Amino acid sequence: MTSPHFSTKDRILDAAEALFAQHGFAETSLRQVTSRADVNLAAVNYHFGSKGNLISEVFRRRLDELSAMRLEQLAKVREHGDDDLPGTLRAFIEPALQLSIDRHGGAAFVRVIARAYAEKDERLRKFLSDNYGHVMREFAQALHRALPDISREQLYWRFDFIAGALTYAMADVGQIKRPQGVSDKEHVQRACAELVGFAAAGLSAKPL
Amino acid sequence: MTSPHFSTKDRILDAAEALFAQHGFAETSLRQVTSRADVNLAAVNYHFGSKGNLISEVFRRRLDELSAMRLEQLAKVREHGDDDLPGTLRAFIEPALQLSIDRHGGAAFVRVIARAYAEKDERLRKFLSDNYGHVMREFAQALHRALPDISREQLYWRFDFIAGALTYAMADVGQIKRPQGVSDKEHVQRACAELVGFAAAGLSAKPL
DNA sequence: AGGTGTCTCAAACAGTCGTTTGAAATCTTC
DNA sequence: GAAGATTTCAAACGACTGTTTGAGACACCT
Repeated sequence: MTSPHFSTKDRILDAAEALFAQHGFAETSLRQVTSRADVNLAAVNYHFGSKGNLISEVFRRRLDELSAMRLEQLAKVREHGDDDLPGTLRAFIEPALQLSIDRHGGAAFVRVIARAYAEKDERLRKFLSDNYGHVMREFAQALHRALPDISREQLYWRFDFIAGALTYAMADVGQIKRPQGVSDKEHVQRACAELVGFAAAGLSAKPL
Repeated sequence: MTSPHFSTKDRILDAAEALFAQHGFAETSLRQVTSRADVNLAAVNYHFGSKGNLISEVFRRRLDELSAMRLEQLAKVREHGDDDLPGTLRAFIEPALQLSIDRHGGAAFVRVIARAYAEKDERLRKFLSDNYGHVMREFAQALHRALPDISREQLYWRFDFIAGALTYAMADVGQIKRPQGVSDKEHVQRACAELVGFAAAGLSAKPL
């Protein structure tokens, strides 16, 4: 099922990612994972210690790269000033959607993220908040600088709305809504452009 | 745990709703449900046939009411013409958020919905699509009438973004983000107003 | 009272789960 | 090539899962 010249650890991660995306965390058994990875059952506990650790590692492997891409793109935007709202939003949105067409099954991981946001599992939330909360804060600050007239409270609401919309879009990209005759790349670019436009307009709405 | 003067069936539904919201579907065992409902384990299969059916019934009990409220409010808005965009959006958003502070643990159900949207379980998706898809189509049409300049394709994207943002907002309302000293009612009204304003601005964005 | 459905109950069923074990196999290093 | 560490393997562990069973309790009707 998975290329055999990768290490056991990587094969497990790949298989787990794909299955978590398709069926969820609790619904995916280690036996499914090891069978798909063509690996012995005990290998999971040998290499990762527990199923929970395996889940965390599936996240870490991709999120480190995603966070780096987001922050890098944000830094590039901010070289040209603080007020490029669409650019700031694109730095947040584009890498996430890009991931869904990247090499090595990023598409699966995108759906894993969408799932994780919804599962209010406390341990998982804590893991994400501890490890990647600073990225969110970075973007919240950048948005605040680009939109100084919006109150902090209102900005949090709207940033939350955008995160929700992005989660939905990520879950759809790479899975459901793509029409026939549209390439992955085009579809992601379309989704990105739509969401950036939508989010920029929503963020710029006059306060009530 | 649950008022004993309700029927066994209702006590099971209440307990299941609360536990599904807190832990998810797969992570909640029937033994947890029946223990919380103070009911014999076999009662679930006697009254509902299977765990899957129980899940469906948890949805049906609330979604029937939610759909009715949404359509009723939409009809009322459309009496005054086709172009009340904030009114149309409020008809979609307000009942969902209202549910979260209603009597009888609607708050729990709101989180159940948020979960269900993320879990891409095929049977659940089909159940929701079969039973409540017409409500979504109704609103898509109403939005199209209020915004005749937006292409149908673009409208679908943006409606999807709004659904995602609403799901996030629903998951937060009744759980996390409410500041101290703010009543349930005020918090829901605030969330509703924020999301309606955000969505209306996003929907009205000029095409690229 | 007797009979008829409806409902509840403790117990068991067969199956799956994550995890552990200890021995084999494989790779490293001297 | 022997010694030692690392990795794989089949098998089993105890715990938990959804579901079924058959007997008992209860309410209602004639």
